[in-house]
Amino acid sequence: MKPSVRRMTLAVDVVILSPRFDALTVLLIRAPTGARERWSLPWDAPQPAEGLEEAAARIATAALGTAPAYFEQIGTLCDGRRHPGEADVSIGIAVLSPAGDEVPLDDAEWFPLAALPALAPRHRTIVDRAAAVVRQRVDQSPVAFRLLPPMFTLSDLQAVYELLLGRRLHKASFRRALQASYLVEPSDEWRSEGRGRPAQLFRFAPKKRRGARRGVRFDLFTE
Amino acid sequence: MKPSVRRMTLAVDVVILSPRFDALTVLLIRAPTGARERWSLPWDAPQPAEGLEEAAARIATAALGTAPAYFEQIGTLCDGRRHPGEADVSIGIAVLSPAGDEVPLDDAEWFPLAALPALAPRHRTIVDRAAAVVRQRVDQSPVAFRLLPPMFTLSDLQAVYELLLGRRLHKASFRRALQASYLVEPSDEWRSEGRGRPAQLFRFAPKKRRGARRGVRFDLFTE
DNA sequence: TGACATTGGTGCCGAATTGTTACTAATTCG
DNA sequence: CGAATTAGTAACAATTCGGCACCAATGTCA
Repeated sequence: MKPSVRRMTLAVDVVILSPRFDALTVLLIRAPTGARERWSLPWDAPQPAEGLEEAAARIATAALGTAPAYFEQIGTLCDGRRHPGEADVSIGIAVLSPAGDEVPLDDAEWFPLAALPALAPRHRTIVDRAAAVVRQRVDQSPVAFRLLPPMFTLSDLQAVYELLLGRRLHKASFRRALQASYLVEPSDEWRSEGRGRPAQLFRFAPKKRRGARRGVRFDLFTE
Repeated sequence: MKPSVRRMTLAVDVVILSPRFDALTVLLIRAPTGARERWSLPWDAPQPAEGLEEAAARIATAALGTAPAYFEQIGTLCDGRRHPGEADVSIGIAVLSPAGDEVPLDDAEWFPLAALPALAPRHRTIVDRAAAVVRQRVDQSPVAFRLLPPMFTLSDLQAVYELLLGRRLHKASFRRALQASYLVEPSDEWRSEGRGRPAQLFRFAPKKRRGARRGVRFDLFTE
């Protein structure tokens, strides 16, 4: 039996994540009146001859006002769950947006992951998977740096890690590990945040790969 | 501007991986005469009301002869590369098949990753991504155990890890880490492999999660 | 002006983990 | 029997880790 392709309706659903209000938040857009839920993820169908990342960039830019810098596929869904546009298949893409004070567009709003409004079931699944995927990649990929502006303090960086990991970290251990990794380089600028000693600003600047071959880790399994 | 779905042709492309001949191998099927390449990944369009994992299971079973036990999505492609069925969008799914001596079906053959025949460009990309994803997940997920039969020796397990990681491991360190993880339980069976001391057989039996909270790791970044 | 609260940053020590070497154990082959 | 081969472990040195204590630089406020 020869395989053959089949026409199905397709949507790209984008989960824009950003650390705001001391929480990991996702950008939702107000749904058109008449929709079953008042909010939804930004989404659209890919245009002809448009790659998935291009589509995600276009959709994210429309919701965010600025072009995002980092994408990650978080899985494709084709289950029975309802999609706002009744798409057969949803391609979920996470976009990491640096913390900042840009206000989102009129129809968009940041919601902490722990306080989401009602969403179409498939969108709810996609948000959950996005958070899980990003959290899982924390120590395999510099996702935390994509959630920060180009210049940041080490306390900022540690705060993002604590958000993603959901637990407190020890300052000295965190910095020692970071130091050993050669991932950041200090700038000669300092930021005074009101009270307390000013903090030095760093930038993400991964140096040459250090052949850090560690042993096998059985203790990081998540399933 | 209200988003809307769009009809596109869709294919599920399955990368069946198994350790054979001391290498990581992938199962390819003979392409119908007239195709531009002689081999291709097993693929088909998802049937109506069929989930992606169901489709992958159906496709893998048709090529493998037996139902596989473990799936992992490895990404969705929608670039310009050519697909054997000219699908607009390809959903890549990896299937891990335990080492064993089943012979594949008539039209299928195992190829080491390092010695693949010519494939349609998109299939080539999918195979590469599957290998990369599986290798990346090695120490976050028990993928190695899915490449082994239910009962295995610790040397078998170490050999799979060495295949996936592409480097030799130290026996004592490997076993110590495994011991500490409570992932395997010994059976009372032993296997004699010809020469040398017989090895005890173990089975994958993850115990209760031990709250092993390790520090942040900056040294596992792969990008 | 000077104590104090607050935040940034580092030194150090004991405990745990890791890489490695070397050893013992059980089997086949000759 | 002894050599070869594979399985499994003990033990040690070096490194890493978590935690604590401490110092540094700034704003606040009496």
